[in-house]
Amino acid sequence: MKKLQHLDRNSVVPLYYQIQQRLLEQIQSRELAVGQALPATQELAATLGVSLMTARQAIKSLCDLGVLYSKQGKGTFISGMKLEKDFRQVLSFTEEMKARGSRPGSRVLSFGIRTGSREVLEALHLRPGEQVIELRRVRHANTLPMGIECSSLPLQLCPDLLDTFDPRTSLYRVLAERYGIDMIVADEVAEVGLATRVDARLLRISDKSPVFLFTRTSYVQSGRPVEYVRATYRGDRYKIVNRLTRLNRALLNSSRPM
Amino acid sequence: MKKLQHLDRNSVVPLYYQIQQRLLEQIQSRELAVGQALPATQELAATLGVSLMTARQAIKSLCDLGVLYSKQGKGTFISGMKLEKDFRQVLSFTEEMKARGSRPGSRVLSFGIRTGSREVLEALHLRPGEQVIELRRVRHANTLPMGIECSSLPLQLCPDLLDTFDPRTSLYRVLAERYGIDMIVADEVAEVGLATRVDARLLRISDKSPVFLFTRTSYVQSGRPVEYVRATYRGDRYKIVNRLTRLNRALLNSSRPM
DNA sequence: AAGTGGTCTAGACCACTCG
DNA sequence: GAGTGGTCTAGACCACTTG
Repeated sequence: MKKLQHLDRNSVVPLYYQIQQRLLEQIQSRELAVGQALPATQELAATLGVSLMTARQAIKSLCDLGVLYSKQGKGTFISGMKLEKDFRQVLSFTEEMKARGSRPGSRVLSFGIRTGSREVLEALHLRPGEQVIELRRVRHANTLPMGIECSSLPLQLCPDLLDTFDPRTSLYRVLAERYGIDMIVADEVAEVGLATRVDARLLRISDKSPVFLFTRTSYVQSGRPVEYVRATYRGDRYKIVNRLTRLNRALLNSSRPM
Repeated sequence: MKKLQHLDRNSVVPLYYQIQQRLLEQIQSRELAVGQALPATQELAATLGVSLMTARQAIKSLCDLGVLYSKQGKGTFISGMKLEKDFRQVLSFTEEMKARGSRPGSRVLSFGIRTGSREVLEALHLRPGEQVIELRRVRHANTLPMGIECSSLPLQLCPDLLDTFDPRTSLYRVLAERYGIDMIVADEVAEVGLATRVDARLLRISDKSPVFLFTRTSYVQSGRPVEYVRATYRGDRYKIVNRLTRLNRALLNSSRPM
């Protein structure tokens, strides 16, 4: 049995968030088992000394995460869904490799300003002739080449990036810290192909090896695109791990909440 | 200007959902433009004649969808994020092909009961020796072969599926309608490879063409795995379209809501 | 009928942003 | 200081499930 700590009502941390975290701890420590029913929302609220709505808010957020699920009239239950952190997200290469337990590295091929190609301009919603900052790198994991990436960013977005950014460090960190640019969503297209001679040499694989071909556009919260990436990744050392969900019901036709 | 319909307080449709749908329509019809600020929550609530919490609930749900975003002290704004329906979700092949505008079809290679391999049993959380229903199909889009899929389901979950299911129809629909099984989340691993001779013949591609190799495990709400799929898809006619998000902050370390 | 989650109210106070 | 979103309350009523 665990002694319940009281909630801190003077904290800047919202009550519902404290409750959410406490439940999460209890679930992750197996104190609450998979399939088990949570106390009724009213009981939980009474125990914690908070309002019903506040307790519901905490539960709702965990339902959205897939940790819990509620059935009207029955109760709220612990889901057996794994909540791993290694599903594909908007991550910098640096973050992704660390999450996979590898040591990231890069070799810069080129870094400069150029006029965007039609493909790049379209993806970034720029006008014809506008300039972009282009950064081409070979990405390494534990000193082995993993892929080739070519990032393009609107020049107007970060006009002095060329001076302030050391291209061997994390681009995403500089964008976030210096320019306040947080990419929170990205659209990615993955295709398969065969390595070209140039790519094969850079990746140290044999000619015509199967590779992943990525195009990725990243957006900030307002929906404005801020980065367009074309990448080629080794097929023998890279895989895509995805969590797919059934959503979007809100959008079309006559669906209603359950 | 559009005449605002009143909310229907006698409807079984929740008020917040009516509000959400109305906002969504106004956004999709460009009546509310990208970047524009929504009326203040209080104003919106007053206009609609609902409580503040109710209006907030509608706005919150649209923020979660990425349609809106709120900044404390500033306002709530229309995001330019596209809300397309063709991002990768938990979809049956049938649904996916229709969403892509193709006519789906299948050719059944085999359909029967067998003892699960170690790989299948592990994915489905079954005990050694347990039996599964296995369905192998060639998937077509507009009569052209797209991929080969091998689905395995726990026999205990749908013991009479072999009798009740016509393997040329939609597996997902039968599972949902007859057994109440709704797969709402799936974990998928995608790799690249070269087509084997057998697969190449079935897919009508040349030997050693690059292909996608998928393994996918689908789960119901409780977190119980109910389907394991191994699939090989043509690299020249298939691509993965993904929307990645930056989430999971709730899980680790000291993060807090913004 | 009792117990559950889902929706809703009419307020309150706080934190943040901007002029 | 005025306006905004974020949190919270103490109730109410409803819909659904189970015995």
